[in-house]
This record gives sequence, C-alpha cells and structure tokens, in this order.
Amino acid sequence: MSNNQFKRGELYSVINGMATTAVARRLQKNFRNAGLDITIEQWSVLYHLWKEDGLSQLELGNRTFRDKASTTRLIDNLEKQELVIRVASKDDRRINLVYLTDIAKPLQQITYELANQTMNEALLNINKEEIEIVKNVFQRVYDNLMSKDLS
Amino acid sequence: MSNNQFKRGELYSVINGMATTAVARRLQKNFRNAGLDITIEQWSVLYHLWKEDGLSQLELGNRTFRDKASTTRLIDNLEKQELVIRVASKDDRRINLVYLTDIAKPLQQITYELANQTMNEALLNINKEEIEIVKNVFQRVYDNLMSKDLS
DNA sequence: TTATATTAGTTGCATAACTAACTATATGTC
DNA sequence: GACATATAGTTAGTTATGCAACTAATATAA
Repeated sequence: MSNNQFKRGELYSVINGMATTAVARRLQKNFRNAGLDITIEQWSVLYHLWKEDGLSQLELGNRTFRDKASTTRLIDNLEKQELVIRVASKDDRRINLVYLTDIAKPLQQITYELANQTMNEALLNINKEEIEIVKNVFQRVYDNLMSKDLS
Repeated sequence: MSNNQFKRGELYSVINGMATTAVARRLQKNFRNAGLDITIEQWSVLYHLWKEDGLSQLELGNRTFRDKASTTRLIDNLEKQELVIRVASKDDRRINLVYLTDIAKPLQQITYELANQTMNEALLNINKEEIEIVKNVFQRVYDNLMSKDLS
C-alpha cells in the first residue's frame, strides 16, 4: 500500500551488507593495528560495562542486541582473556554479574579514540542532520519489528 | 574537527546492533515460517543469481560484500542443498561459474514476497525521503572506507 | 621457454550467531 | 511444605565470518 512499498528487500541488502560490514571491518582493523587483541563484538560488551559496571548477562544481551546463548560465549571469551569476571549475585544466585578487571579498564580510552577515529572517517562527508535521520530511522525500524515480536 | 565529529562510536553501536539485526532476524523468521529452509545469507547469494545467473564466486563475493573464503563456504552449503551448481569456466579454468538449479528457481517469487513484506513492516512509518537519505548515507560511508582500504 | 608474479578458489583456525534442549535457582499456588 | 511455573544461564549442533596459508591455473617477463 501507499508509497512506502519497498521492492525486493533492496534496502535490506544495501544496509546489511554494505556499510555496517565496512565499518565493522575498519574498526576491527584499527583495533588490530593498535595492538588490541579484542574483537568488535567483545568491545561492544566492554563498551556497556564501561558505562555501567556489574550488569547481568541478560541485561548485557539486551543492550547489545544478543540472545543469552551468544552473550554467554562472548563472556566466556572475555573471561578467558581476563577482561571481565563473573560474580554470582547475592540476591539471586541465578544471576551472574559481570565486572571489568583491571586489565580491561585502561582499554576504554584507546578504544573510544579508535571508534571515534573510525566513525569520523566513515562519516567524513555526512552532516549532522543526515546522521540524525539515520539514527531516527533505525530506531523506528527496530521498534516496528520488536514491538510485535512473533517469536 | 568541525561538527562531523562523532562521539564514542555511538552511531556504530546503534546501526550495527539494532536495526540490521532486527530486520535480519525477522526476515529469517519469515522464511522459516513459510517453510523455507534457507538462511538469509544464502538468500543474499541467490538474490544476485536471480538477477544474473552464472556469476563467478569472486563476483558474487563483491556483490554481497563477502571475502572469497566466506563465499566459498556459502556456496558449498548452497550446493549441498542442491540450490546451485559450480561449473568451471571454459575460458579460464580457475573460475567457477555458479548457476541456479531448477530447485532454486521457483524460490525467487516467494522469497521476494517475504522480503517485501518484511521491509514493509520495518519501514511502516518511514517515508521515501528518509529511505533515500539512509541509502545515500550508507553508500557514502561504504565509499569513504573502501576507497582507501588499508588492508 | 622458462622463471616469476598474479589471480580464483579452498582449507585450517578462531570467533560469533541462532535455535533448542538442558540445569539450577526462584516464585507462586494449593 | 509440595508441585508447577518462570527465569538466568549453559551446552550442543549448525551456519557464517575473517585472516592467513595454501593449490592450481593463467599471465608476464626474461
């Protein structure tokens, strides 16, 4: 109906393949070149812990858009690298609270710088208004699909 | 510099986690509910073959933003499911041309419908101008990062 | 024409994703 | 208290991703 009709999932293939892959690879490359041995997926978890330490695995999954199985393994790997530790909650022993270690803490500064630098490269010729529209569109797309999640 | 500065890779986490994941999951779910046993990654390859059959693996990789190793394995799996076949090029025997089978051909119609339906859900309240801006921004982001690929 | 470099594709290794089935703890109801 | 249900996290199985090292075929240069 109307002129929102979109033909052949074209936007999906544009968005999902192109730009996000390119940004992800560049960011990963910038981490590697800086001698940082973490994946961008691991970084996405650390990112939320730097903002608020001691989140549960489920909450980390919500904030990083992952299911709990994926979150478990990501944290397994982060724990192997001694970047986080799991601490069982005293109130509810089903819950693992995830805390940053002293190894992870100093990585915040440099990874933020690398992320900023990467996004500045990516957004070189893109103005504020356009960025706001993209963010806004993606928020609405997410809301459209997640509000009625048909499992 | 200037007001393109972007703080803390925020846009990256917005874009990469949220909307693309939500759309991908919904599309995969819609495939599954329709009894289609293909992944959206496999679909992204078939999508380009329906537009132009008999592409080389490398060309398919370019069009779907994958490296050649990923393309190899995706086509391994498509071949296992008898959706495509590899045919060595007569001109250059290094090249595999990838062709749709009779099993894959009738899937075009239904998967296009499901992709359209999914995107229409996703883009329900988003107008043409916004969509054009998103596509345009993503194209420029891709160009920004890929034009000077530092390997 | 022989040696060298380039190109297309494959394989090994590690990480990550999703689904479904599972364990252990907590909550709610009788 | 006992039984059913819900919740947080783990595990198994399959697919996908990226990098690096490899093979085989082609192109280039001497």
